[in-house]
Amino acid sequence: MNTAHKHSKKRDTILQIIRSTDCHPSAEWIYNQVKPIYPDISLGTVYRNLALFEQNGDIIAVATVDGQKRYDATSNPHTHFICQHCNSVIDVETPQSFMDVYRTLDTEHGLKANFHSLTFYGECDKCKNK
Amino acid sequence: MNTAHKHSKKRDTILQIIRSTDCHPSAEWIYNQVKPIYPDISLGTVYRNLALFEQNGDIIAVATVDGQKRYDATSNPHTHFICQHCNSVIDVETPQSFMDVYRTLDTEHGLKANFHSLTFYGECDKCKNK
DNA sequence: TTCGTTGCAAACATTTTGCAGTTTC
DNA sequence: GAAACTGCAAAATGTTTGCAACGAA
Repeated sequence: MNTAHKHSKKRDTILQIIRSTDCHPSAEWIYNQVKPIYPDISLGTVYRNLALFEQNGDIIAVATVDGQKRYDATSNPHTHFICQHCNSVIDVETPQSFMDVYRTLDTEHGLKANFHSLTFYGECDKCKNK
Repeated sequence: MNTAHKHSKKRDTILQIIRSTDCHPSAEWIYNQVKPIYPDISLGTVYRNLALFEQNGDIIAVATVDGQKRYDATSNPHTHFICQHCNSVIDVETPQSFMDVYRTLDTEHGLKANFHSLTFYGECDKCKNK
């Protein structure tokens, strides 16, 4: 049922880079990581592949910080904390009680949730002490 | 300690519009609402005021849908459901257990959270049945 | 009268897209 | 060899900003 996608070295590299970091990268950050490996990589390719990965469910857009979309490989769903000062995105565990909420949404509101994004905003440990 | 802000009819109108809807508007949507009232409103003014409101804590950016920031007046914190088909943003109640999470973040991770954004993605009642 | 606010248009930044050439199957 | 993928550069989109005129205190 899927469109037939071929592999490509660059595509694989891009996905691998996203998977092997937990810094919740932006398109440009990814581009800069690929560049040393494939100096002829183009930003357009990064964007095209990001769109594809997102569509396939391989990654999700976790937030938009400073006008830039930030992505994350969808291994295990987790919660994010964004520091309002330094803009860093930090992983924290998702509260256990969360599966209950999915059920409630369905039974009480008729909403079929596929996934969620939980983000806290505030000051991280470093910025707090300034 | 605040910079002295004057009032202006347009500014007040913009905030009132945001407060009196629960559709989580984008800048452009707001602009279109103000236009019938003040035909000479400019998009720049809307953006400037949105930035101001956000800074003052009168509104928050709840999500970015289709590349457009979506805002919400900060009355009571609530949870959002975004339909992946029709892009509508729906309010749902925030689970009670949520205050615990704030405490956990502080004690276990040293993260001082100011507010959060909880968004579910999936299919709304209408789109589900297609 | 002072200084914040606004309209307008130009500037910006990020993302998308068309096309011709390249890679993968 | 066909179809998907890519680089490049141009275009589209959403947002920001400089400036002169305007409006509120």
